[in-house]
Amino acid sequence: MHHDSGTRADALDGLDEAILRELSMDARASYAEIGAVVSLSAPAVKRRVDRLRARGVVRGFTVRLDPAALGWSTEAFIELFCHGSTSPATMQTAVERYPEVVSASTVTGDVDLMVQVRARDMRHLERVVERLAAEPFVARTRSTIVLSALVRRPEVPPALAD
Amino acid sequence: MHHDSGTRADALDGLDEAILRELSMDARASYAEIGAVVSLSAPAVKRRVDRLRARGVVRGFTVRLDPAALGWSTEAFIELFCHGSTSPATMQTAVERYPEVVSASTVTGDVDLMVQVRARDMRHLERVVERLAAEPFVARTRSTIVLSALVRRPEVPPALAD
DNA sequence: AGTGAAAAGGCGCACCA
DNA sequence: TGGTGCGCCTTTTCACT
Repeated sequence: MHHDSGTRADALDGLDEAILRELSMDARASYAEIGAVVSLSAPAVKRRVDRLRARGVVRGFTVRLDPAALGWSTEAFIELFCHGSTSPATMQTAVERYPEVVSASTVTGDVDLMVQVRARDMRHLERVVERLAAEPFVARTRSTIVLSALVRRPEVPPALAD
Repeated sequence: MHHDSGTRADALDGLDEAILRELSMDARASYAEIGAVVSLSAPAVKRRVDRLRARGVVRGFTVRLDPAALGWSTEAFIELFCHGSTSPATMQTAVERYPEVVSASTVTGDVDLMVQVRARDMRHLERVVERLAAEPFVARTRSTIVLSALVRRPEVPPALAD
């Protein structure tokens, strides 16, 4: 068995990529509209999307919101230095309870956990930092405040742009 | 003019928040389905969504993809130390040409630009770092590789969770 | 601002190439 | 795998509240 076609994710073809590109721009586009762009009939598009969902490539569909318009104007990176024996699972359960946390990743280097948060204002951010610093496994924190967001394409697929 | 209802973004009410919560979970949900949850008729839901789009709160709808399933398994934070006189505009135009860049922000502290990138593998990541380091305005870079993504809710609205 | 009904159009399935 | 046809549901508009 040289190739693992079927269960595993073989590279998607140009049609799949084109469909994902359309969905990334407007996830509420009708299958007919997408089909018109990628030269496919609506049912054919739907079947490919269903297949992509089943394969796990497509995890779902979301709305793109403007955080500032919702009153969340403050953003920061909080680096967490943790006690040596802290497991990723411990970090995860602790950190995912914060609605302010946008992303959290264990990283290489002297920092153990890189946490990205969004808060309503500086006062709110300060409280979040204090709460994170008070977590039992946290030894020290280092905060870096975002001045301006130059680029932001979070859920956008990099594979569709090069 | 005491209140600025209409053009400006007054705080959204509970109904708007409930609708956005539904859309954040499934942006392809029908207006009827959303209406069933928030106790509203389909046309009423549509009008509120249209209003939220017009207000700029809703910027659009996207697909949530699994980067790993697309073959983008390597992630990193690249901190850029720039020459003193570099404007944010210069940084932005340079950095947004990279399809690998997920986000880029000017930040406080000794680092000038915090860049988050996604690459296919380490070799690819290395090339991106080298290209960024070769940008004329970049003095030095510091890379931090993501070991595991503990939390990831990029376009998800924090306002709907607390 | 929300409801309800009617027209237009998209969806989803079965079937064919 | 992709295309077609048809029943059904959704979207969309309009008059009414």
